[in-house]
Amino acid sequence: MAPSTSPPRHWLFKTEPDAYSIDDLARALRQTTCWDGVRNYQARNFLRDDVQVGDRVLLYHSNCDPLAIVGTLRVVRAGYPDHTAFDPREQHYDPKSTPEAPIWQMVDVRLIQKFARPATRAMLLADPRLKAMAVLQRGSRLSIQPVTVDEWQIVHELAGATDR
DNA sequence: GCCAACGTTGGC
DNA sequence: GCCAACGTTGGC
Repeated sequence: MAPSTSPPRHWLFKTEPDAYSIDDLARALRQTTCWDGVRNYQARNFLRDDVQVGDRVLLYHSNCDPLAIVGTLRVVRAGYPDHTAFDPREQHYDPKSTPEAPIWQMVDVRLIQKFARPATRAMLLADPRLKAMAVLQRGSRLSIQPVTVDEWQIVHELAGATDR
């Protein structure tokens, strides 16, 4: 496959902080982790085909209080097989996925910054410029979502954070 | 706790 | 291939 020449892109990754939070990442070795456990084909396709090293990610805390974008990550390794699917002891074990024929993908991410003031869902919903943002749409379930440059910048503005 | 939205499964 | 049943996600 020919190397892509497109510029780094922007994404939003969801996580339930009870399972894995931005503070967990801040404490991790080199503030880096593999983003495992994605078990949705559309999200898998983004990880496999589109997420590139250097891409930046808004980290969203779901299923918690407060709901918020809590910081940013950088992709440091592109898609590769999610080996947690092979292990019956893992929560996201999938017997259909094997080392010989892996189904699920993960990427590695490193913390860029934890927002001192998270951009809460209420703040995001209140900004008319974010009307089309995927994570704010009713019924949005996709855990890996593309984000536009405008959305990326507006989120930083709302968080009072420097775009790094 | 409720429930709408969405994805997956499996009978036919 | 259709679609009903079921399970999960995730905001409220």
